[in-house]
Amino acid sequence: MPDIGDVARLAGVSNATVSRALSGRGSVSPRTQERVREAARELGYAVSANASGLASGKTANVGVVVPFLSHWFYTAVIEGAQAELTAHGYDVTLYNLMGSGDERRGVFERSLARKRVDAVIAVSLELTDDELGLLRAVGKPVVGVGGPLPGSPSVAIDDVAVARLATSHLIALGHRTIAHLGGDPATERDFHVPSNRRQGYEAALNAAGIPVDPQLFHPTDFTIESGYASAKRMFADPDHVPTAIVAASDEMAIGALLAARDLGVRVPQDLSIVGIDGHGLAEFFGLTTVAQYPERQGKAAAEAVMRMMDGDASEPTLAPVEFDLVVRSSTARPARSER
Amino acid sequence: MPDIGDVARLAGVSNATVSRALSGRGSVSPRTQERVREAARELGYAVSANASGLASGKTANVGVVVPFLSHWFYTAVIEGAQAELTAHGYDVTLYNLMGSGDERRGVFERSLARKRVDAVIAVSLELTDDELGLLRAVGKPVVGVGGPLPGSPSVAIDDVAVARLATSHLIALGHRTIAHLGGDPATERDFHVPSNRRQGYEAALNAAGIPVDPQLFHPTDFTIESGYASAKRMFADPDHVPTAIVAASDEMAIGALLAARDLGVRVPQDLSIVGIDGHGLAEFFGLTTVAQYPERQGKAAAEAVMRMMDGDASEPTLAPVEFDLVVRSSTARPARSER
DNA sequence: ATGAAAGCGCTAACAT
DNA sequence: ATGTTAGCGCTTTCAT
Repeated sequence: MPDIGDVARLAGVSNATVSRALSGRGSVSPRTQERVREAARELGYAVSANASGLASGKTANVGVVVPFLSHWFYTAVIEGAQAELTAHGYDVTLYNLMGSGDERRGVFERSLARKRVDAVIAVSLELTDDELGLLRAVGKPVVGVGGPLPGSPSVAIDDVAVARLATSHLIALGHRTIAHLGGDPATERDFHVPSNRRQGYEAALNAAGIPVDPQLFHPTDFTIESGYASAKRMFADPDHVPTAIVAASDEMAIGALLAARDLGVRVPQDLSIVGIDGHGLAEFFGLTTVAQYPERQGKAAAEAVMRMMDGDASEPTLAPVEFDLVVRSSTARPARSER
Repeated sequence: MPDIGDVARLAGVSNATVSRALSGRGSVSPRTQERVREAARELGYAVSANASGLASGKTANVGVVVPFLSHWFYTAVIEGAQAELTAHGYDVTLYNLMGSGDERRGVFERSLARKRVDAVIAVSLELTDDELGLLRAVGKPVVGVGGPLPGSPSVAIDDVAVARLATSHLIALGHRTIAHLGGDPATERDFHVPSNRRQGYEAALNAAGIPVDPQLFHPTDFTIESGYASAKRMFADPDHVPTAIVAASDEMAIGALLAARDLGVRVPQDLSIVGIDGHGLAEFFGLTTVAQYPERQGKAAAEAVMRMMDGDASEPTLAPVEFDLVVRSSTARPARSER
């Protein structure tokens, strides 16, 4: 592996000039610039990240922390952030909190403190005060995605508004008996997303003067399986059969869709279903949903940390994240008019 | 941020001793060891990755390269690899090849050459000779996952055997008209997985003396949508309706399952379906499948690179990767006996 | 078992 | 525009 001295010698200049020519910082005559580039190419030279980082205090690397990886939302956020970061010369190192508490603490204590990264993007993390402290102690820009991050700017949709929109769509269609599949408050983590969505659902109902019926709420995990089970259970109780469902996620909604199908309940004739997310599978299932765009959120977070690293000390005010109601074939007016 | 000197001063020893005490290399008396640890804790000291890396030539970081992120298999592999790596003190930096060719080349030229990583794990990559050259030029341990990687050891299932197993299961049940949903050879990348699986399908047929009917092969993308479309098309041709389908992936199989449902074709009474993968959704859909275990593969790859980094210069012979036939409710004997 | 000291390969003043 | 030089914060011989 050639070092900067080899390049300097071949180009007939000093180390400093090579450094300047290759980094673009400082002034170098076009001619020398070209000669240095050429020499570097010829030698297959690449700067040592460690040496450069040690000398400059910058690593050109940002840490992305996720609670776990195997979920559509997280991978999409990472993909969006990484594309943006890579395009600007940053590498991405991934920290996965999944697993034991020990490892979890280690991520904050060891890895993030090691000056491995210039900034961190924290995705959908519900952190303890302890962890927040460690995160802040790193002294680097931090931005959240997917929910608020105390003390740091963050990119996230307004979950209340999103759920309100989904519910209003149903109300506008004429539905009045609307069930909600939402996260079980008991097992809730991750930014209170579930309870915010539930709030939005109730707000829409209230605004329309429709009483909130607790019997119409069904605690459900954010999975197809759980949505399926909830929907089946719902139809087992003939006194509380809704004409429509708003699910807190598309996966739940798809589960409900499948349950309806198995039960012979026609969607949307007998039952309307709306999800939240804009999951890749929603289109296939003809699911009406409120789409959020996780890749864009990742991209926005990446832009924010880069701005902050560029010395824009002021915590950037992040533009609100858009979401759209995407109407497909799982919602329609109720068959039996509900006055 | 305290540095090693601060710790040394507080503990009343030299920098060298701090380094030894904290890294575990070299000998330090238990007493000093404890004092140093204590001092480090008190100061919130963490070694600088850059300084340590520069001095030692090791980064405690491994690169994981994937073609893209948003797919079950890749995220599972990463999760498995990362858990293992993290447990041994390594960080993981993620390189995503998705996107333009320029960025793709940049990953190899810039990032991997920068001595950012001590080793690389390449997941399901079909690399050009050029890229393979660059990868090897890094001079670090490299192991593949999900398919062969010319010149490097790799962790992968035997796709031919897997498909043979899936197909044999159907044959053993009494099926003789077995369709195959497989990757379109035209658009194939990624290790020839599709054609290997097709080969396995044909091998099983041959072994049973069943002629291979090209009409029974349906080029299909590795998605639910595409599996759905293929299955629908299949039933549009009454002359070539199979009693069973072996799909090259679980997602295809689930699509076919859904298509059958929509068509009123009962599974498994009228049609048996077997997938390949062990996808998370397979259980929900009652899909019989041949499960591979991507997390385990990721873990195995991580173990292999760690062994190689520990100076085990000999390229490790990797243990073959297991797979299992998981029989659920999508396969049964054919209704009309097919002699 | 511990300390002294020489780098690791680069960047960033500071000169010129 | 370019060269000189002093570190960046560690690890690692080499002594002791």
